[in-house]
Amino acid sequence: MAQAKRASSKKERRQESETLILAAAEKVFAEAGYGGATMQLIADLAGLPKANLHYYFPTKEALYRQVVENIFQIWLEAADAFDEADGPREGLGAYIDAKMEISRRQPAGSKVWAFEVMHRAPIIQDYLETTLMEWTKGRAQLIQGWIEEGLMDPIDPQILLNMIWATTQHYADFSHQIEVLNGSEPLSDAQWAAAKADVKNIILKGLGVK
Amino acid sequence: MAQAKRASSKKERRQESETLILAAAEKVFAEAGYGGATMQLIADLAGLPKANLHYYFPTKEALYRQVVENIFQIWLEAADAFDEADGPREGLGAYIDAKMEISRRQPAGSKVWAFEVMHRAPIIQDYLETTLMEWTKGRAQLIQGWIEEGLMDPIDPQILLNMIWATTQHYADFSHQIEVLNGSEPLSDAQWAAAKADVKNIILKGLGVK
DNA sequence: AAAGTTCCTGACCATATGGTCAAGAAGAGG
DNA sequence: CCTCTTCTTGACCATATGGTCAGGAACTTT
Repeated sequence: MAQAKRASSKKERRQESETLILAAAEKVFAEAGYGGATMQLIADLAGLPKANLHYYFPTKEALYRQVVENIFQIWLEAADAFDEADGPREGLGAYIDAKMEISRRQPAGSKVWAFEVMHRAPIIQDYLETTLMEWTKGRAQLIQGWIEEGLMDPIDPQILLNMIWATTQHYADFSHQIEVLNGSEPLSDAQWAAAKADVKNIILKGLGVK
Repeated sequence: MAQAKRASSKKERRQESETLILAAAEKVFAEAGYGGATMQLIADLAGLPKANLHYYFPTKEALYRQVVENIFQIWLEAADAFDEADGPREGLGAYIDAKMEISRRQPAGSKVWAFEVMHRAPIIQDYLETTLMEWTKGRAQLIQGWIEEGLMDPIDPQILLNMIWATTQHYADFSHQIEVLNGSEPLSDAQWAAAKADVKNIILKGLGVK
């Protein structure tokens, strides 16, 4: 009894704190990179004393690793779009939509991912070599299948994936540049919709998707 | 007389030293970001004592600024491809080629640019707002002209430019990921050629370029 | 309510880093 | 040769940072 002092059990509070810290960390890592981020900055943003961060995450690197792993998960989930489709128009279209949506809603995560890969992936190298590699091979085969069915032009699937990743993630990673060139205004709903549609149309048409 | 002790006058040596330092700095900033880079690392890579860097560049920030400005210059020079063309196939095609070539030959520079923009451009914000903005407006008009001449589909020029930047720079910024997915091998000449051609073809076809 | 466990935090420490400086080396000019 | 300027560099400093720790608060269990 007497468990409802506030609204949360110990486990729930632990979860909350970890989530809070991870969110702050994601932001700070995205804005400053691993080297530029400081535990103090993350602590301030989370509204906790620095020592508390070290209670939940023993080292800066452990915290960073967790952030990157979380992002990678989201990254992979966008792939569902692929599997449930039976043709390139639907499959690639949905995947592009999903990735654009991630760029819009989780730009910080995308930036951390970009930082990490640019660093030559010191933390998640193993993920690249295993999970990402397998994922990519699977989708490449799928695309290859579509090509052989004559549903789209014969394009190296890897080059296509690079293009989709590049284009969609650009809207997160280079959001600052995009905003400046938009008159220092964030993209409006309409602009996001237009970007999404145009990107999708150009790529699908460029692939000769039937 | 007696000026040819080695092969270089004082001014020439100064130039050499600065170039040497800038090259080392570009690499280190690209690999570690601004925060992660240290003057010591740069000095070691350049083969000079740290104090000597501070003779040529008073602060880390000044050195970084110079690196970024140099990159920006190269960036702009690729735009020549645009001006000398009289249609989208030639103009956009040459621009894509030029940007792909930069990604291949100067990946470090591209990465530093990406870092800087992701940081919300603390150093070169003014460049974004002036030079880049004007450059972009000019090319957007050019593209708009092509559209009105019926040489390509009506696409928001800014979205097109974003797509070209994203796709071409991806090959520099995410070179590590690309290599890992290529079996941990750098792209061969043939693979680069294929990527260049495919990227160009997909985009031009996607734009409905006549 | 006592005992046990988990959580929180201010104060502290060792280290690394950007930057300084003074003293000298190396050329240039006369 | 002598002087003046430009370069070079080892040693040094102030600061910031990641990380530690001991003691206490808060919650849980018996």
